[in-house]
Amino acid sequence: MIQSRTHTCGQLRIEQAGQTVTLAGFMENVREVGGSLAFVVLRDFYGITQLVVEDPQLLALIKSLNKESTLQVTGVVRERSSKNPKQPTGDIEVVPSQIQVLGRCRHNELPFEINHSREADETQRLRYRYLDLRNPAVKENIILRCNVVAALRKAMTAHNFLEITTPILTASSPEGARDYLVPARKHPGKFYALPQAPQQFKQLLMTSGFDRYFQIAPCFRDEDARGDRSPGEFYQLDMEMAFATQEDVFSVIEDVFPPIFAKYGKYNIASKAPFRRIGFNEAMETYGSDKPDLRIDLTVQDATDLLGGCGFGPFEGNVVKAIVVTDFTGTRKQIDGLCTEVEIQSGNKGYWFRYDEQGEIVGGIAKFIAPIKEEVVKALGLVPGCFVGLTAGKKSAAQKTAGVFRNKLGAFCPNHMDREKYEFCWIVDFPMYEIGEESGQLEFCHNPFSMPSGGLEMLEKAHRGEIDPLRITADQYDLVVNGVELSSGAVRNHDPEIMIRAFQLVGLGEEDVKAKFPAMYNAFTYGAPPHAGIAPGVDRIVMLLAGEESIREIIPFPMNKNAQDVMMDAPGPVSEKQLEELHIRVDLEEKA
RNA sequence: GGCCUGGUAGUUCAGUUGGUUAGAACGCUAGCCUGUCACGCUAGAGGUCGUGGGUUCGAACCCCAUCCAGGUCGCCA
Repeated sequence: MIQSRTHTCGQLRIEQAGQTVTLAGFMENVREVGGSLAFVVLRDFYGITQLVVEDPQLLALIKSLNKESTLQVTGVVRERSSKNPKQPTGDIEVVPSQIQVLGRCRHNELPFEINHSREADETQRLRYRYLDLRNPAVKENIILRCNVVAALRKAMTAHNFLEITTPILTASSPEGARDYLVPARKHPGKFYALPQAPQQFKQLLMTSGFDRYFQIAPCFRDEDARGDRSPGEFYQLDMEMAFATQEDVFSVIEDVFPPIFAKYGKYNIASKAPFRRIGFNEAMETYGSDKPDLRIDLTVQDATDLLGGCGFGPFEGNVVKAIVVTDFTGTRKQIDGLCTEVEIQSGNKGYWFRYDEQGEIVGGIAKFIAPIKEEVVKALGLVPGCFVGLTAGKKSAAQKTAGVFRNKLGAFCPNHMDREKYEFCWIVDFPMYEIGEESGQLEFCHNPFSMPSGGLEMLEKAHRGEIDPLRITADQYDLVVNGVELSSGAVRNHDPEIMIRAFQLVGLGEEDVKAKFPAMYNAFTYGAPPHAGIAPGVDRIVMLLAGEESIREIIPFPMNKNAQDVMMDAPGPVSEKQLEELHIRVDLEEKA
């Protein structure tokens, strides 16, 4: 049987030469040199150690094994005659006197090579995730995740937040994303739902008198995946503070995050407190996005008055946005490539011209710009060597397309983007209401839990028609890092009366509030503290810190894009008996 | 659900205008090699070219359908 290890595979140094040690690990590689000598690479969680097998019997044993078998080895540490400075244990090797096979690998061909698993087909990686994770480079991201979560817990605890767990089986919420439902055996025809977020529970904790709550909270939403969004489940650093303002939340986050980003991040520079605050409207106007990447120094200018009448068809009667890029060196082909990417991603065309080194308007839609050159140069502040990216459309389309263009230009021009840092900002003053695209009616813009800025007074003014409800903002904020939205948060609406008035503006009433959020509404009628919170996504934080493009790289056992676990084979069918107990009959419609 | 890209050996990929026996690297098997460390050298095994249909004397290649994967948009209060 297995004995205790005396050392790990990453531990031995020249100082241990002469000692007898016991190691255990995976047989990563065997290099046979001559008929009577083999070098074996033994790998465990901590590192690799070279074994030298000279004993004919042990050599025969090694040769009979497949790679990735697990071994326990006892032997003497010896100084290498040819050292390997690239390895921490490269000065020594272990000469085994005893080798015990702990777990034989029955496969002489693996689904992929362990050390190159990142290049393998993703389905294969996920199906054999336990092999994929043997790759130190893959494992490293999971270790990072553990360290970051531990650091977040430590920092939150140091700020006097209590970690409180909330139910996983709860009630379906009428707002938000699609729920995951769980049939209730004891209540035929009824369902639990997995929480989309512990939103209502944390607000109820505030109402219960807890002052500072946090949780590394599992959240479940049945929505399609994205590169930066895993399907089904994800984790948030969920937090809430009683008797707190927006400023109180900001100062906690500004204290907790930068040191963790600087310590664990791929880049070790992070914004210092206070983070920049950008109003929602300003963000859309200046960056064409509500999640601007502030590492890019380019901004969007309005050119509607300047170019709307220049004669270029697509600008006619539309809002026009311009992005001026100084010292631009891209080729015609590269510009076309950028415009194509803009169109693919935004669904709208990007246009351009250049103000070249000789001070001439050239390229793209130059024909329409040249006649009003002086005016354009002055208004946009052009200097020779400029590129000007242009977008047009209804206001929001022109803004968003410009935002995409800005990101592409930033990525293309190293002189306009300093990648190697974490740039935080707060987006504030979100509108409370919007006109729904489908309904054409006034709707909540984000969520009805937020406190309207100005409270009851502003709502009453809107009800009396003194102000446009579209101009009411909410005490709501987004935390953005490097163009990634890490989180939304808000000062919550803790006052039943304000809640009802807020709902009435969108044509709902007291009954709707009570029906949708019965527990919270009732709780608030017993005297609730004003409270505020936020819930940054842990997966996205780790992604940013690891510098990974895919969320799956930082999740131990991720599902694929179609919300399947191909390793465990979930979702899968269940037995008739299980369905019967749950009072469920499966009725699949024939595919048309 | 829409759009884009891809699917060829265990793995990663190449495959010209439609034309002989579909190639390479890594891995695997065997042999050689006494200091390797991405060990090296020699030989070998390994393929329903995602699936189904069509065009053609002839299809990995062209057409249609379909499945799968990744990206992207919708969606994600």
